[in-house]
Amino acid sequence: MRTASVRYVPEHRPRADALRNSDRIVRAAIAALRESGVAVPLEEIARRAGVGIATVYRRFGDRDGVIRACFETYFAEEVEPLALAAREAADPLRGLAEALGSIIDTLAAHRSLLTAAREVGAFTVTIAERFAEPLGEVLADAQRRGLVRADLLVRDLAAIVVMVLATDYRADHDDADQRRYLALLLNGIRPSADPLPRPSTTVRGSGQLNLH
Amino acid sequence: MRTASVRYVPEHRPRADALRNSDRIVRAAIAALRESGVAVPLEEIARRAGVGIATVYRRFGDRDGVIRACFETYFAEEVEPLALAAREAADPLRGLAEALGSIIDTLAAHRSLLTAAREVGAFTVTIAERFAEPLGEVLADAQRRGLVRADLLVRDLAAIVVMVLATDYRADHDDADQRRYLALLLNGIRPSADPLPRPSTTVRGSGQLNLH
DNA sequence: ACAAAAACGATAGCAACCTATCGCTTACGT
DNA sequence: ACGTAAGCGATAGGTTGCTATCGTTTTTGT
Repeated sequence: MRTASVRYVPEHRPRADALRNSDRIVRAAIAALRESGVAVPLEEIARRAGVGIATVYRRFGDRDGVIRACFETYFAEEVEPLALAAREAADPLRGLAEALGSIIDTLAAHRSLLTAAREVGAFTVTIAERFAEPLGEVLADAQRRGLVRADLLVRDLAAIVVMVLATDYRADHDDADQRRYLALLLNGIRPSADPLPRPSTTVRGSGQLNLH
Repeated sequence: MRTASVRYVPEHRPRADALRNSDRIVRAAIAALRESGVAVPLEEIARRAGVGIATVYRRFGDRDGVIRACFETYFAEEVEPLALAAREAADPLRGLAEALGSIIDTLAAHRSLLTAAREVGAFTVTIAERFAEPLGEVLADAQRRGLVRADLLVRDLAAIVVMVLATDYRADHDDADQRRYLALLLNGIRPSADPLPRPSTTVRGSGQLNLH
């Protein structure tokens, strides 16, 4: 129930200070994850951001929400540009291979953030697919030239990143496995007689994150 | 300081009731994970096992230890036999493909346990490698016949299982992706001119679990 | 059968996560 | 410039995971 004189505002843009705080919290959380590990308390993140802990929960719901936002921000700022760079390469297959390699390298270098993202289910094929979109035209180019099997999708490139990094789950080795298994998968995307089984029919956007 | 008359027992075999309780706890935990999900409280596991919660901590150290023991038990009892069955197949490549497929299927069917194992870092290439050992002779046979690239290792077969299941991280789709990416990887293990980069030089046993 | 030692259940206490509330402050539209 | 409402910090209280302690029960070897 509301008075007639009050303008009804069904959806309203957040205030400037709310946006500023969200951004501060995400930056602080990324730094805190890096420096204090995945188990860093939210209180420390709030302190670093210069806000009260209640504000953290108010903006992001819970700890998982904070981590999701961190991962989304990092992905958009650091990973997507690497996908865009693939278009510069002369050979499209080389472009794809180098883009995938550099994306895997940067993700592996942000170990805590990646681990935290996995824990909250933010590092999925479906989510990675969104940021791999720029690889679409390079992939199409490679397919046109017969360098890559025709039934490969952008989603599969995202899956390659997820799969390779899955071998890196614990810190007990260097990144040799990543190079090895990326090579194995790149060997697998070459043209082949028998087609791949169909991918899952995931609804677009089902893995969506809300970033403030 | 101890009296001279007391026999010194530097390492001593656990008592029968301790062993019994460990086993009960693991069984109860596997059932509880299945029926109540990954977030099931340790109190519920203790209650199901008919022991006090202190005993759970005493036997396994912490929650992660319980989950590690569950996963190890499950792996030894359900997964390793599937690797052994690969030797029955007439065609070694078919045997490998079917073993990997069935291993992936059973792991995917135990979603909660797999998720929990991932959370505590118990589902790694190094650990899976231990149970994939029986695939070694089938792999060697396939290589002798030139069906599979010569530089493939048993460790790589374990990595294939880990990688394929990494695409299944959230429950928002059926197992179509698993079949697709297993096919992609099987396509990648065919003989090839350029060799794979060396694998990581993980020390044997570094991913060890202690099961009671 | 019996004594020592190992294991046990119960419980108390601590830390982190999360929800909810409350009075104060800041941004924003008029 | 000013009133309103959105946002804020602080804080209290509940839940869970985990550690530590203590008196009691069970196993085990002789």
